[in-house]
Amino acid sequence: MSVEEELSTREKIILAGAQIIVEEGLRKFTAKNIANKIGVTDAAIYKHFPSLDSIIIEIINRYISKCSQSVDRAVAMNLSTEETLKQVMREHISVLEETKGAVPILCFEFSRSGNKKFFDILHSFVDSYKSKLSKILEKGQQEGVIRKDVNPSETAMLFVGLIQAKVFAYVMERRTGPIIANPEELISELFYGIIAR
Amino acid sequence: MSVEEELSTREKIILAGAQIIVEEGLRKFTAKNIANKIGVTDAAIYKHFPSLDSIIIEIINRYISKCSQSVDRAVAMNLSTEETLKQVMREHISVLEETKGAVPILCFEFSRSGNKKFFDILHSFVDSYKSKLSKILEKGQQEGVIRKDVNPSETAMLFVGLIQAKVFAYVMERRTGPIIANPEELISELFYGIIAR
DNA sequence: CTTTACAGTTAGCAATTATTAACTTAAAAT
DNA sequence: ATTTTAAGTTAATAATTGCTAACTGTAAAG
Repeated sequence: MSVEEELSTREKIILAGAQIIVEEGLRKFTAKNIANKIGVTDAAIYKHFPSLDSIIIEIINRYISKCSQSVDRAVAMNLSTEETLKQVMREHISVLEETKGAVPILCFEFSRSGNKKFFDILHSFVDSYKSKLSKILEKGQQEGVIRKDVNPSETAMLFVGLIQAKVFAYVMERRTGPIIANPEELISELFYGIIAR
Repeated sequence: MSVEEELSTREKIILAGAQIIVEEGLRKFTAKNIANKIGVTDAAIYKHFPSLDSIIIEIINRYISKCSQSVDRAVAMNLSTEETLKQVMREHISVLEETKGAVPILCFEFSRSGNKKFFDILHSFVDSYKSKLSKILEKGQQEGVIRKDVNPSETAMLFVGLIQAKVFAYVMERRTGPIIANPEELISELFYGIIAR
């Protein structure tokens, strides 16, 4: 509760591990690198986790669940369909800032890692996310708010994907501070396009 | 020229290496994995490249240069500003399909790899891409075709971002076939938004 | 006061990695 | 016909990896 101290080592492992995956990639996710980052030896890691994989499982579950809730929170606000969708984006962006872009990166890394356990967790997250968002989009289409010619399921994925792309831009330009400087601009572009009316 | 045979081993190394990075991630990019894929031993790799890093450099340069040219090709067609921008997206999508999504994934991997040489190549690519596209967008704003309240540089990155988002969905859902099933739908979403008019 | 459990250490193992060296072989160049 | 070269092999290297075992100190529980 003071400036920074007194996170348990277990907690530090998870945070350091996630940071390594996000900032340096899976290849640098090693017991030694994690241990160095928190000031212990690599063997100490195994006092808190049975394996490196189990750390990954914990990281995925923890970050993914933050993201899962974002759609539910937006829906719970009982807004118009258009505002609900905008709110989904806002919630998303706020999770993104909070987790420093971890979720899309974790998804992307582990969807290709060949580890079935990781993939299954991620896949079921993406599936449920997509179906929730698709339903909102379909409702919007019935109400005439959303263009009838957009594919709800594809567009749902576009919501997550766009955010991942923002992380890429952020990293590539070595920016600091918030990943998405102007959330409303991004939302507006996605919703109304870039063409003047 | 026949069905498939007679690529040089050097060429096979580059193709297999890129495929591994794209489909399985940097962690699996090892001499042994590449060698297995093309039916030689790991030591044979070093007859063609001095190091694994040099393979990566070649992969990045090769795929990135294909992508760099896409804006130039679109500009060379001398279309209206709006059509030029749409054509940029089309060119982009066609490079994407041709390279099986490699560029965005390579960018994703190497933007975080911590290797300065890799990062620099990518950075200068993104920089030049962004400035070319920004200029077109600014021209569009002066002509009143593009919304004045969008940031040209951010929007340039949105062009890449949308495509990355599609690759993200493609990978996450382990799809096969074209990455972007309906290019004109995506282009239309970017230009006119998802909201009905 | 002693015991126990926890959280760390050092040391080490077996596997894997990037890379090199020494050898083979077949084809091209002389 | 011989030499050279290219492109492969096997075998070895040093470093790094995930993980375990055996040890140490400290603080709470009895």
